[in-house]
Amino acid sequence: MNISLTDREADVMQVLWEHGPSLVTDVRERLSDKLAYTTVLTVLRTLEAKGYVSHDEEGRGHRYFASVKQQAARKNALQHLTNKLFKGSTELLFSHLVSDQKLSSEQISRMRKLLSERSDKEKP
Amino acid sequence: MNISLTDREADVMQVLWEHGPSLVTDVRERLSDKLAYTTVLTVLRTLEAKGYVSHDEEGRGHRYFASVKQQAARKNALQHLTNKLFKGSTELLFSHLVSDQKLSSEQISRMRKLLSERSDKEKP
DNA sequence: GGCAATCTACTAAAGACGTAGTAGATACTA
DNA sequence: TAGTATCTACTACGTCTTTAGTAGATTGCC
Repeated sequence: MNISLTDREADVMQVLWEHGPSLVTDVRERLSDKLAYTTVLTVLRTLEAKGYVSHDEEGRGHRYFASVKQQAARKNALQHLTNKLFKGSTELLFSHLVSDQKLSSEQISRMRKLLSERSDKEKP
Repeated sequence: MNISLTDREADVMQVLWEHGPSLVTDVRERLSDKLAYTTVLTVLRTLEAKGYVSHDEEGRGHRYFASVKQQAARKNALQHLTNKLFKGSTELLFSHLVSDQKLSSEQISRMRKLLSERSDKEKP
């Protein structure tokens, strides 16, 4: 499934991923931008139409929950970005990350550790 | 400057970054999707309105060129993605890259090399 | 039971996106 | 010089995004 989120949709999905099934009010409160109740509802309904969230009935209201995994959304978004701006090369993106982003030496060593774990797995 | 490109705009910028100042026809030919001449022109004019490209007159036509650096656009886009889907954490994005993307062991070793060069620079 | 609060459903409207056509100017060609 | 090709400028239009209001149903309180 191809997951493509607009900015606002991503905000809302973030809340659902982080806090699990939520009522409209819950989502609304957790968004950093203050939006009208109905606005949040509209976004949720759009997401549902796209198949990224579902809901259960709860009393009078609906409890919405993500029906796609955060990991999948991240993967899609990264893939998309890689294709659009990094010629499809994960490595190119990576090297940009390393050379252009301000990274502390702690971050770098943690990243090195991650990589060495990974390559241990590759050739056991 | 905050650079934000739509998908199609990114396609066009890619051409300009890769091939330098170009006529509309040039850009058009290098795009993988075949669009009408006027469509390409429209995109270029939009980009110019946004301040991402400029043009010189050349004969009857215009020669368009990028006026923002590819690096800057990449940085912006990565930043944006990091904020929207990775809680603002470059490290989180990185770990996703390492664990979820299919990477060959060659890629991994090249990435390790990049990182060690970088950490050599950090603590000389 | 009646009034206020709270929900969803539906509608709206402005702006961005993506694509492209028409008009009018300019240059090339036979 | 008349016709054709090639450019830009302007306009258009359907779709998506973002935000939110109104209507109508339901529930809870007094």
